[in-house]
Amino acid sequence: MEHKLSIYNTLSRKKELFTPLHEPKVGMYVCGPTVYGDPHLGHARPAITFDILFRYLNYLGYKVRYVRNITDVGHLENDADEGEDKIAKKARLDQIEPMEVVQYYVNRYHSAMDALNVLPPSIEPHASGHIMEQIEFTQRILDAGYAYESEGSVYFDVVKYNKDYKYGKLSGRNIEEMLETTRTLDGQSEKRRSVDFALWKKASPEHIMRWQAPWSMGFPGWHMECSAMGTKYLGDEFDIHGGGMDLMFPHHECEIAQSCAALGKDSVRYWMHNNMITIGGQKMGKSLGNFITLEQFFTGQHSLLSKPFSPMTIRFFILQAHYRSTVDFSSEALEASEKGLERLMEGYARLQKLTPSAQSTVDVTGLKASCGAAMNDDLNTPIVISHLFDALRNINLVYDGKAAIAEKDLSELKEVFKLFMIDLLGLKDEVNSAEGTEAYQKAIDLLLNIRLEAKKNKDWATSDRIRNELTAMGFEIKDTKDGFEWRLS
RNA sequence: GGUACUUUGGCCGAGUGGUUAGGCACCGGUCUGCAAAACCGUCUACGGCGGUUCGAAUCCGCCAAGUACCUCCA
Repeated sequence: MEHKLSIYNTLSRKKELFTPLHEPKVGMYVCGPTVYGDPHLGHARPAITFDILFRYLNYLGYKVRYVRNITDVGHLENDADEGEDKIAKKARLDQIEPMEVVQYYVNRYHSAMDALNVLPPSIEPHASGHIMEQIEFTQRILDAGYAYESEGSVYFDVVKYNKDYKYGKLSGRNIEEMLETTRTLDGQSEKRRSVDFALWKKASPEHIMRWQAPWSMGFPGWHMECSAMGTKYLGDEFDIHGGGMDLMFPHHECEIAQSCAALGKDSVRYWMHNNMITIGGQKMGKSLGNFITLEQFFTGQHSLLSKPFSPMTIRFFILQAHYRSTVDFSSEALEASEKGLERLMEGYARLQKLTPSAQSTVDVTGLKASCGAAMNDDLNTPIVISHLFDALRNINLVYDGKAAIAEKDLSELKEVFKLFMIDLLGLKDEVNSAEGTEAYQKAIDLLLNIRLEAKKNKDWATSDRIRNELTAMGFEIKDTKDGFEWRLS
């Protein structure tokens, strides 16, 4: 595959040229949601980030298998080994089956992702559907000697592992320091050391989500699902593993440890992490209670939102920042994105209507290459967008008759917009001017033609009345040099 | 306390050792019957203090402020 895509590898802390293990195949695993609550803005970030990567790799010609899991078991609250299972708790509170909770929120997640134009992954495995694989993976770690059984639970022996491998290489953590800084255990714990983590947990009597394993009736630890499912579908070694930065430790660190312990090597070649979305400079998160759900964005039903924001506005907003930067949410910033996107989309529609001239007075050379270079530079979507805005100016100039464009340049512009804006950034036009029936559209045209006549007769009262009342109904009326344009905004 | 990161113009946000990022807002202009849209122009910044350099916002050091992770979080 001929390309120069570089991606930032968290493991090496630098950008690396991407080369897949088994060209032309690419295996990519991304941590999906724990389905016990409505998807919020934070969930949109990794979904969109890795959607861009998925689309781009496909465009480059790779055959990508994209696995994004659904965590529906084993994710505990509070201390990683003590709290109640998040799904089970929600089920208990709502007095429904855990799988009802799971299904409900999976559905909600899917419809939100669909609205955001996030392509579905190739495989979306549920942790609860891969208990056997997780038991087997745990057994392999036990067999390798890096785990121990205690009271029916199985724990990963971090200290022993650290002697043979290095624990903490992803997050840059030092295990000696961790052992010093963590408080001593109260003596009743089943764990030998506080840094050890659960691979399998024995279920307490009231714990409803449980399966039979050699060690006990219980459930898998949170980190186990990704190791088990990732390697099941992508092989013992695969190309890319992504997720939010907040998962780097302990989740991804533990995954690395599990894989190395069981397989003798790290499964993942490129670790990629998207940064957080902040609100007032603080991370937007479930635990802080300052998150805004995607549905609230779409409906505008939240005290921090001045108005509803469409899914594409959210997507564009996220893409206007680089995925490794934090992005600070505010209603004001979203409004700015909304306007910019609207202009870009309108330009795209105008582009389709331009007529070529014999020669160009605008310069569009290198546009495609610039956009491609930006994508290759660790998916620099803000730069791609800035190039699109530069091109937009040319489109508008031609549209206004202030510049001319040759056939060749016009088709390049069309190709670039289609490729980068629509196919790769995944932006789509949400304004549906073709809305309604033909008769309805003709009726609006009729009204505006009457206005046009009124204008010719300098009957400003009639002209303004039609325009103002249509505007009040939510139509957007634009005069052009020889007519008008309208749309329902 | 430990580790890491961040600090860019009114706001959001890229980026590079020397060249206008881009968007939004504002202001002025062109266009328009008036608007809207569009175009042109204006504003043109890089936390503070030192250092390296012909030249640093970009590299180094110190300081300040903030954030994240070290518990569950995308």
